[in-house]
Amino acid sequence: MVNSRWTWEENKQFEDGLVEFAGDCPNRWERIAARIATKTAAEVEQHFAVLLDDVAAIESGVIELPEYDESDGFRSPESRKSPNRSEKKQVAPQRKVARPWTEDEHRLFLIGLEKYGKGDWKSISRFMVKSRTAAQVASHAQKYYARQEKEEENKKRRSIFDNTIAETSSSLASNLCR
DNA sequence: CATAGGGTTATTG
DNA sequence: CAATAACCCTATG
Repeated sequence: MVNSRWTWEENKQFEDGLVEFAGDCPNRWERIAARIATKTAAEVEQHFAVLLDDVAAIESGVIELPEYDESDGFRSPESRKSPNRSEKKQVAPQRKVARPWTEDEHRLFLIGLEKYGKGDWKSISRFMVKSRTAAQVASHAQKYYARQEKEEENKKRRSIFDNTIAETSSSLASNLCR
């Protein structure tokens, strides 16, 4: 092994690979490793084993994610609004204030996806991302997949606006002198 | 100061 | 229930 350290970028590619090539995918580690220039299939497989160990540790309660205080989950209209303005639509200030996902939560989410499959938000919430409800997990998944699709599109579809001056002028030149 | 991103809530299958 | 749409707040350029 040349370098056993995993950078943030490598980890991200690894996690994306886990999702793209599902658990029963043949040659899984090879294919994931193909996406990570600096890692071999063996290293990927080993990295996954470590991940499972972490999961075991989390599940046995060694690591505890902070459980969010839900009592403070509601927005107070006074908290940030200028008291000056006359009331316009004081409809339902009952919406919960958004709590951004932490990196750890997201990691657990990906592992849960791995273990219970896309769609079983209930199990993922109950056994992996205990700090989030099933609805929150589903919502997170929705955004997660939407974003992935968007990135995929950006890679695939090229607009003419992506052309650089260099490319444009060179092809222009070759087209002009037929 | 508009808007993309990322959350929650409502609606639908 | 899950999937999807609508909605909404906030960070950011």
